[in-house]
Amino acid sequence: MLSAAPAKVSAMTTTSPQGRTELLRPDGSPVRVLVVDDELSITELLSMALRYEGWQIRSAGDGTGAVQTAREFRPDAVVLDMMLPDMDGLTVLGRLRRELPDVPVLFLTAKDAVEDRIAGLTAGGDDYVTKPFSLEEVVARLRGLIRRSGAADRRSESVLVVGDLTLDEDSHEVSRGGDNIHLTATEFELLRFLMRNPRRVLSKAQILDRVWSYDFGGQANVVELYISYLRRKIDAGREPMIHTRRGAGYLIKPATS
Amino acid sequence: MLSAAPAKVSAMTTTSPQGRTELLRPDGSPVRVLVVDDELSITELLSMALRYEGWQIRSAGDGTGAVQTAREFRPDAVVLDMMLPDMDGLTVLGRLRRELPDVPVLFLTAKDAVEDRIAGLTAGGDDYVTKPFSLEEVVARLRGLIRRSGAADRRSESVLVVGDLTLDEDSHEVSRGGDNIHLTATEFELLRFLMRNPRRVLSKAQILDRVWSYDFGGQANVVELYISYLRRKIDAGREPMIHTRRGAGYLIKPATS
DNA sequence: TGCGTTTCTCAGGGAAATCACAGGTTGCCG
DNA sequence: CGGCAACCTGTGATTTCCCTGAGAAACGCA
Repeated sequence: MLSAAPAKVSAMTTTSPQGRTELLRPDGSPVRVLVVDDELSITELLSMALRYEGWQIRSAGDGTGAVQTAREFRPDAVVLDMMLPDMDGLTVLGRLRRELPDVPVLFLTAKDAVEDRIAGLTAGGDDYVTKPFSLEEVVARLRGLIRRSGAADRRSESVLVVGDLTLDEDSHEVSRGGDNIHLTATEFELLRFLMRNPRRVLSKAQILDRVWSYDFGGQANVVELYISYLRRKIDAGREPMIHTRRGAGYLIKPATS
Repeated sequence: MLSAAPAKVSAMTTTSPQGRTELLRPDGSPVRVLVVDDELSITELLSMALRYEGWQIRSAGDGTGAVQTAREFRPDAVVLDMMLPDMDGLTVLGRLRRELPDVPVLFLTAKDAVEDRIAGLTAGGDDYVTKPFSLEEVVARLRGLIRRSGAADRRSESVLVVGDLTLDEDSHEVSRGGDNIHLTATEFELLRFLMRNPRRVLSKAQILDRVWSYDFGGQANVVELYISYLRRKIDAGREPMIHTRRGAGYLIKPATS
């Protein structure tokens, strides 16, 4: 769907050999993202996940470094922890904005600080996620920001399609063969992950790492449980699209094949 | 979109991928707005929000800078704080008018300011909002000013329509299926925000940031409360148009789908 | 100033979502 | 074909999120 870009416009999405759809900048170069957090484990985690998206990543551990890196790296988006050691989050934001007036920012905040100093942060089209976050959530939000900022293709749609199954990332609507399907937040994220990797086996560990928060300490069989939920809603009485590869994981693919 | 413009009027709106309608100038370039305020946090907030509308923004912190910037930037509209450090608001206005005789001005005033003087000023087609303002209010007023000044767009754009629900931004009239509905000021702004982003999930944070004043420090559940009020007036006994996406936010869409 | 309207806080109720647990089922291997 | 591991799914406890009534405070208008 997305890969069937019209010829007259320079292609701004491309489909990787594995079937993944990636965002690209107008000139065809990879999207650039700057990650700013003082916890090394977080920047590492994010860098890895975002690189996996095919993006080019730099990271910084404090406000000073963030501004410096932004100046020469000129990212298309920034992931910014609001709690930095050397300066207040809003100060960093201000200095970043002086360097890159139009760059969209995804804020990371502690859950209990949500009310605290979040006010106004989404007003300019920016967005935020609370710690602990899931990687799928961060990636999805970033994709949304980049898409809307115009740094990448305007036509890269917010709708994922696999066979007769569609998932709209803006309206959070899912339908199969025209029938609307209501999903819970977790079901939605799981399905989005599957649909962003069609025909590709995803292990339970991978799924846990991407769809659940990084601090999730529960049983690994939640994945089985949620796959079960999804099947009930999506495959119920139809040709199944979600398949188990015993000992390997799960995959989704169009029913007809 | 642009190429399909009617012959007599050049196209002046375009629809973004998200379904949002943007104002454009007759030649297709973005609308230009100059923001003048001495508080940095205010100019930053406004710049961010107005840029998100797709407009081109410059800002100034005092009257001298305002006049200078206006001279070379030649904005289509000006947002002007009446309390500037270096000169009286009226003086700034006069000098701006010498540069740009026809540019519409949106005044920012403190709530307790002498309203009769402002009222006199707005007789010429200008407008004003009192601090603390909500971003939806500023954006709406600016859109109105720009529309009426003829710098962009045809007149018909002041009515938002979603399904059988209509909202007139000029007369503040709302009706569903022919029935007139009375809304309070806050309800109206909330509904306008929803209707300007149909079929799109808006988080409570986004709604708070846009619809409530920037200094609102209250509980986030006012949003829930006002959604509740809106439902009572708009969805009462009808097919619901306002939907909750648990854990994500709210969205409005035509009843039939 | 007084009264109706609007905005907002607070708190209880209730529904939905998440997840652990455990027993049942399936597929694979020897 | 038996046994084991991997997987599926029903049940229900717990938590989270949302809705809304009641009333206090602020506002606006006469």
